[in-house]
Amino acid sequence: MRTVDAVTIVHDEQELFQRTKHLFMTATEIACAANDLWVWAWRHQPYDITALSDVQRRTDMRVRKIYRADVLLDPGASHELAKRRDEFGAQVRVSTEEINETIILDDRLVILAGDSRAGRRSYSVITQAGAVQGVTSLFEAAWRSATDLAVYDAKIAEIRRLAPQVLDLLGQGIKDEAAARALGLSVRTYRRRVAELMDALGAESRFQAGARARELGLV
Amino acid sequence: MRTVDAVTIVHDEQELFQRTKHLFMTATEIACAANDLWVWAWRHQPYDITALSDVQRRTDMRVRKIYRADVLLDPGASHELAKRRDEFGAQVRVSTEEINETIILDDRLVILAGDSRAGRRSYSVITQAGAVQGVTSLFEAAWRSATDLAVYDAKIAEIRRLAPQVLDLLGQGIKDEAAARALGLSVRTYRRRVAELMDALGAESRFQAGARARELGLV
DNA sequence: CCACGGATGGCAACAACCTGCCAGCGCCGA
DNA sequence: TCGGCGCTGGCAGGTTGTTGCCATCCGTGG
Repeated sequence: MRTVDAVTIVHDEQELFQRTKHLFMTATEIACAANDLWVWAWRHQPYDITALSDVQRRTDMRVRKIYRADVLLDPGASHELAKRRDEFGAQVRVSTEEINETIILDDRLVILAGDSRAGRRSYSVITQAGAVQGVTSLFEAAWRSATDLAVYDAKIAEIRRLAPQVLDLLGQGIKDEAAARALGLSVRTYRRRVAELMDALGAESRFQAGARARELGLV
Repeated sequence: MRTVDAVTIVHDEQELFQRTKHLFMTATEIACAANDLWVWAWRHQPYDITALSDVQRRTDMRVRKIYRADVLLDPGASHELAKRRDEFGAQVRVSTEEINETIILDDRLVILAGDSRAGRRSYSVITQAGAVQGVTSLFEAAWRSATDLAVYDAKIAEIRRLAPQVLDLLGQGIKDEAAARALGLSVRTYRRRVAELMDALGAESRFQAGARARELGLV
């Protein structure tokens, strides 16, 4: 495949689909970073990377996905991810870092998703070897520092159990001491839970936590 | 109109529309409380109280609307509201209090909107005279303590001008001192702006402010 | 020109939050 | 049974945030 530009910008998801589906069909190695459950969804139309590659029938394909930690705060997401991972024989890890949404095919092609907060999303398709290698090494670094889904899930189970109540109390503006009493915890432990929740949300302040929780529909 | 129950619960907005449109057609006094721009929208389908009443051609109708203050943080909303107010000869006020979304027709019928956060919204339609009078007096109290649109708008203009930058800094987790420097303000003044913004958002904590701002699409 | 009002900024008291440290306790595995 | 590990809760130091007070400055209107 020859392209004049180092980077091709695609504004339409359908077009991205058309341009790259043949590559997905033949790819043997797919790496993805997603910031929510449905980005590069396993079967979510229109862009289902696994439908494209028909991964269920091929055993020579290696699929790796990194999710952002806050996805796991959704009670159903954890189970769903584990199910898909097993169904497709994929590897799934979780990161508390913010990762740009990315797909890497066979270390040959990279798709970088642009910011979706500004309305219609654009995608950058890169095939230039040096750039692909650069992005790939960034992905590998993120992969290495991420935590296996099962391990992270075990750690976050208690946070997830409490999250609805903690978020509800925070959402009501209840001060930590009163909130702790409401949950039958000491204020130290309540503040530990809040700190863990903020970490899972990737938030550095309570304002950010509020915005992120609202964005995720948790509050 | 005779009804057996004191309160009729309606789950479908279309049904509510069908049941009450004849009353809107003949009403001479409409009072509304709305928590966002589009609730009981002037022309927003399917439930446009002014389309129903054809207020544009009738001069015997008195329309009063109270909006929640955070609506005015939307740069376009203020102008839009002023335009509609003039177009329909209505009175519009703004309140920083949380007001249940309500319509009162001729002090005879009350529609109370239920919580929309739990999926499909339900509406309570009340015609029992005592209850109608009770809700009406609550509305009157809210109306009296609310601020005229023009007056409130003048006050909030500076807040609205700064709001995008302040919210952006808060959203990035920037501490107050650094944020103040970024905006060329003293930390006292920056904190005044944050307090005013939180008041306009109806937030009692920064977590609430974050959630509310995200909900309004301001961050 | 002058007085008044409103906004700013500095200071400060207080409240709320953040996180480290450590003792105690309970559970689990050797 | 005992030791180790992890969690909780209390304490505390520090940071961040909240809001009142007051001096100063600037703009406006009489």
